[in-house]
Amino acid sequence: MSHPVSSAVEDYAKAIYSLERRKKGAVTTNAIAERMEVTAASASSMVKKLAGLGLVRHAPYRGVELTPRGLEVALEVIRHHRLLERYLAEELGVPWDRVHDEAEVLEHVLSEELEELIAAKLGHPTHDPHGDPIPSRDLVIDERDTVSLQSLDAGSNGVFTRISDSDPAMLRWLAERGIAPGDSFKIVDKQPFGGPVFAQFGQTTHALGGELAAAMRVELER
Amino acid sequence: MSHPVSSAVEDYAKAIYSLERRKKGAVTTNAIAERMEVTAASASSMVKKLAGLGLVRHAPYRGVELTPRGLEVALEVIRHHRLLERYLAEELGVPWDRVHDEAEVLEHVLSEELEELIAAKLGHPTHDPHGDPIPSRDLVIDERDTVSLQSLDAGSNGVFTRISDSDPAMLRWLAERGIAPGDSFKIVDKQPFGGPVFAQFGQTTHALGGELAAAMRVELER
DNA sequence: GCTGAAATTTAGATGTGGCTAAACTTCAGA
DNA sequence: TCTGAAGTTTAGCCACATCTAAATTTCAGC
Repeated sequence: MSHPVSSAVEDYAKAIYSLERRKKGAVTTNAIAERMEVTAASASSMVKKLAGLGLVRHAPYRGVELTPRGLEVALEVIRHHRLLERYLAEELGVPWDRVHDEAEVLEHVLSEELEELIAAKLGHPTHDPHGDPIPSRDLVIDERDTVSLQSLDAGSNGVFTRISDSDPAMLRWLAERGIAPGDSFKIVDKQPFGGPVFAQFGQTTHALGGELAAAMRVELER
Repeated sequence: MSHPVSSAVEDYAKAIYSLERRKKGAVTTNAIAERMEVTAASASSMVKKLAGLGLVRHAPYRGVELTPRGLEVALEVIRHHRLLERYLAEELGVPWDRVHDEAEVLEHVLSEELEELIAAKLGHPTHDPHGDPIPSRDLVIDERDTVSLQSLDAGSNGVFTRISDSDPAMLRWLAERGIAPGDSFKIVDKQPFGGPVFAQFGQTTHALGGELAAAMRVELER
């Protein structure tokens, strides 16, 4: 609803949404700048614009928070992105580690009609190929609590749900070893100081490096 | 190859290509402006930019002509556009008269990988849903000689190949009457002064208004 | 409470692609 | 050949989203 926004504004809304989910409290200009890979000055001026559009509340020098309208913009783009990822992977056979970049540009030009046709064709899926939840048509998203695999101790059981950032190399590495979102695992052993985590998926135990284990989001066995 | 160009530059290249096909000789600034729905001043400055990029040759006050590089840019975009139209119509069931607008924005963000996957999925089609030829991967296009249906006289036979511009209302009107590219017809009668053309498609004779008849491109029976 | 480093914002620039208004070219008709 | 209308280009402006450099604010540590 309301005025259409530019791709840049959509990207900022998406970034702020994602930062709000992780950190608590207001999102800082610096965090946005880092996420968007622009200078802090650029982020600052875009924040001012988003505030002018009513998409964020901005307390100068204090940080930024999405308004309900800003949340809508963010979730709409995220819905586009994740539907597209799912569609590209499923219908066109785009490799798991390539779908993110393709979706990143397509998400901004996807019409509502096409969005709906794609969603219908896929049977209204709830998760993308990375395991991230897809907001529903009315922009409700199922954000389960997940933790980093790295934070678990030996003996824990869980389900690998997604990779928190979209590093193609990590995705490829996991895909090659047959590890995908939804797979259950058990932590067999864990080395201290960022050392590898030994996790058993099915019959096989994999040594997962510190960075990888930090990026892997898991749901604890209830 | 060479530097990537902006969406705007791609659109101008496409427009100039299309204008070159119709009129003979150099393409005028005014024609480009009208086609792009911008002022002549805007077209003029973009022409200067295209010339700087080596995509057109520009004789000031005289007109513009695509260079081989400009032709490549145009054909690449046209390939994207027409593959997308075909894909949207065939795989996603987008209505015939809507595919043009959807493709218009998607064509600029389609990666080469996705283009290839789409082409393969469709079995490397040679024509889009409007009957326009799709340039091959190496940018060869089969531009048959077509004439306007309006230019035919009573008694002529031909095959309807496409609508020269992409007016949704015209496309819808034809679709409703079951007239599609590839259909053969015979001119039964023709009124003078832009009056209707009576064309028989199958068993039915349709009265086609002057504007519509002018937009319908046909191949004459050999 | 002061103070300096870090974070943030402002100032002023750039490049893209539009616009209007004004100047300039071309060319057909008198 | 001259002249005016049509076509084209230039000049100068705007919005967008970025940048660097220079202010400004915040806050932790003394």
